[in-house]
Amino acid sequence: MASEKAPIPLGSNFIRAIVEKDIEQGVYHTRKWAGSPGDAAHQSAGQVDQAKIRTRFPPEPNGYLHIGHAKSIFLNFGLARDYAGVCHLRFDDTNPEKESQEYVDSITDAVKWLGFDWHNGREQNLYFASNYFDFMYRSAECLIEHGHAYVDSQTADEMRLNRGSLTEAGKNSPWRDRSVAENLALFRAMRDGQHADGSLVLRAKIDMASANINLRDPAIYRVRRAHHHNTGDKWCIYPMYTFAHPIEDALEQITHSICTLEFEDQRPFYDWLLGRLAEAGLLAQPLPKQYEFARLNLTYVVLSKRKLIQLVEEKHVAGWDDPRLPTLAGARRRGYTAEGFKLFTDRIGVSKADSWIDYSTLEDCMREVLNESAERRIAVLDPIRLVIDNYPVDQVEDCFAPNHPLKPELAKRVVPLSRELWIEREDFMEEPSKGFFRLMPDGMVRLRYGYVVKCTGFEKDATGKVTVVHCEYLPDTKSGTPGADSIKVKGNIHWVSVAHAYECEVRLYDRLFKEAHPGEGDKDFLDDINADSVSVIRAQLEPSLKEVQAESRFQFERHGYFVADKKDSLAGKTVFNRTVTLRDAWQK
RNA sequence: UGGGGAGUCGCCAAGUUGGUUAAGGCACUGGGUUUUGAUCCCAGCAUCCGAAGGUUCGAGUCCUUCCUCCUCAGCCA
Repeated sequence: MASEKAPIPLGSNFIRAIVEKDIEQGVYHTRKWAGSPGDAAHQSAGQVDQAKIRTRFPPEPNGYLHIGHAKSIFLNFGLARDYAGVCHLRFDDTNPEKESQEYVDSITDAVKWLGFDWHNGREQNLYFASNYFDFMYRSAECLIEHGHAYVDSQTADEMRLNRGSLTEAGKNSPWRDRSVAENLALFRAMRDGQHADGSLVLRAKIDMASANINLRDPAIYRVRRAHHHNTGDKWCIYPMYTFAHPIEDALEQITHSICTLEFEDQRPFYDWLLGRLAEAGLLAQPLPKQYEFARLNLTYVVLSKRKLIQLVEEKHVAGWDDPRLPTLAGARRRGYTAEGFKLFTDRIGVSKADSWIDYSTLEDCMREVLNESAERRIAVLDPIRLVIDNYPVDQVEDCFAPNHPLKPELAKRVVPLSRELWIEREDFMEEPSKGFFRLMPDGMVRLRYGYVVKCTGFEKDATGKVTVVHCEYLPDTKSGTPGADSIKVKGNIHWVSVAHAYECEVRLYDRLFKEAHPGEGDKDFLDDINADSVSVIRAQLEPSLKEVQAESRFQFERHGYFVADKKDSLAGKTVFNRTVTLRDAWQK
C-alpha cells in the first residue's frame, strides 16, 4: 500500500500546491498578526497569526462583480477555508474618479450571496485601500528619503515619449536627479495642494533601460483633485495601483496575493517595493508573494467592465441586475445559484493557460445543482385547450404529483384534473414528424399523473392554427391505480386544468449575444446582441404556484428551471424567470 | 523584432525530484432504467503530451532549435 501514489485531490492546482508547500515548510510559522492591518511595529507587537494563510479578494468598487470574479472569489476564499486561513475582502479604491458606494454595496452583497464571510472571530476583515493612505504617504516619503523615488515635472506626453518602446530603452527624466530635500519639498507641496492636477508625479527610481517596462520608473503618486467615496476631500494626491496594492497586501499580512495573468509583469515591482520598505523597517517580514492565474473567458458573454457599463448605460439591458447579464446580481435574478457557481469553479479549475470555457458548461452546472434541489411543478408555457369529451362536465378530481422524483420524503401535492385542460402547443402535431410520440390524431398519450387519453380530433381557426384538441380518456388508467399500466404509451405530457390554472407572466431568457465571441475581430460587440434574448409570455401554471416566496426555484417539468423574480413579483402575482432549460436530446 | 507567460483528448485539467499500459471532470457515442425525449446507471472515448532533433536502459517530464498564442509602452486597476 505504501508504494501506491497518493490520490490526487479533486481541484488540485498549482496555487494549492504552492500553499501546501509553504505550509509544510513553515514559511509563515512565525508570521505575526496584531489583529488588524498595520506596519512592522504594529504587527511585531502581535501574536503569531492563528491563520495559516491570508488571502484577499481586492475588487475596485467601480462596477458590479461578474462571473469572472466568482472564479477569483472561490479561489481566494476557498483557499483560506481549506487551509485554515482567512480571506480579506478589500476594496481597492485608489482612483476616486471611478468609484462609488453603490458599487461597494453591490460587491459586498455578491460576495455574501456566494456564501462567504470576512469575519474571523471578532476580527472583521473588510478593508479599504483608502484607509491606508496615511501609511502609503509615509512609504512614499520613505522611498524619497532613501533615494528610491523622485518628483517628475515632465508632462504625461513627455513621460510617454521618454519611456522608450518595447524594444528600445527609455531615457532618464531631466528631473530624475533632484535632491532628496527638493523631492521631499515638492512631494509635500503636491500633498498640500500647491500643484495642479497632472503637473507633477512621484516616480519610483529604478531603471529606465529595464527590459520590463513596468520598472522604467513607474508613476506611484499623482495629483488628482477628486472627491473620494471614503476619504472625502482629505487628499488631492492618490497612489497608483502599482504602488498601493503591494502595500495593502503587506499591511494586511497577506501571504498569498493572487491575481490574474496580466499582472505578471508587475511582480518584479511588487517585490522591489516591498523589499525597499521592509529594509527601511516599515513593513513586517515575511513579505507577501504574488501569484498569477488565467482569468476566466466565457463564450457568449462579455466580461469587460467597459462593455458591461456600456450595456447598462446605453440601456441595452434593464440594469446591472438584468437576468441576461453575466453580473452576479444578474445571475442571481436569473435563478443561478451560489452552489452552481461553486460547482462551476471546481469544474473549470485554475491554471496559467489561457482558455475559453463554453457557456454551456456554466448552464450544465446550474442544471446539476437545480435538478437536485428544485421542487417540480407544472406549467404550460404555450397553451392550447385539450377537451376530454367523455369526462363529466363539472367533475374535478385530485391527481397526485411528487414534489421531487428523487426525494419521496418531499411528498406529493394535489393537482386538480377536470374536463378542460391546457396543454403545450408543441405537444400536439396534426402531422407528426418522424420520431414524434406525443399527441397526434388517433394517438394515445398519458396525461402526466392522470389518465391515458386518445386523441379524437381537433379544431383550427381561420388561419389554420390549432385551437382545441379533443380526446377521450381511458377511465381505468389513472396513475397510481392498478390499471395504470394496462396500456403502455410512450408519450407523457403535462397539463393544467383550465378552471384552476393560474395565469402569470413568465420571462424566457436566452443568451444576450448570438456569437460565441461578441465583437471578435473589428466588429462592434453591440452588433452581436441577440435581438431575441428575452420573450415575455403569459403562461398557465398549476395553482400551487400562485403564492411562492421570491427567489424560490422550481423545475417546471419538461421545460426547465424557473425562479420567482425577486424584484418584480408582487404578493399573489409572482413573475417567473427561466433560469435554464432542461437538456433536450430530441432532435426536432 | 525587447521582456514576461502559456501550449497534454472536442472543452477544461492533473501529471512531485525522468521509471512500467498519460488522472479526473465536462461533452460525445453506445446500452439499460424511467409516468419529465429530464435525471440516474453501465460501457467506450489521447500508443500520445505544439514540432523536430538530442541525452538516457527509460522523457509529457532534461537539453537544443523552431512554431503558435497571450501579455506589457495609463499620471487605470
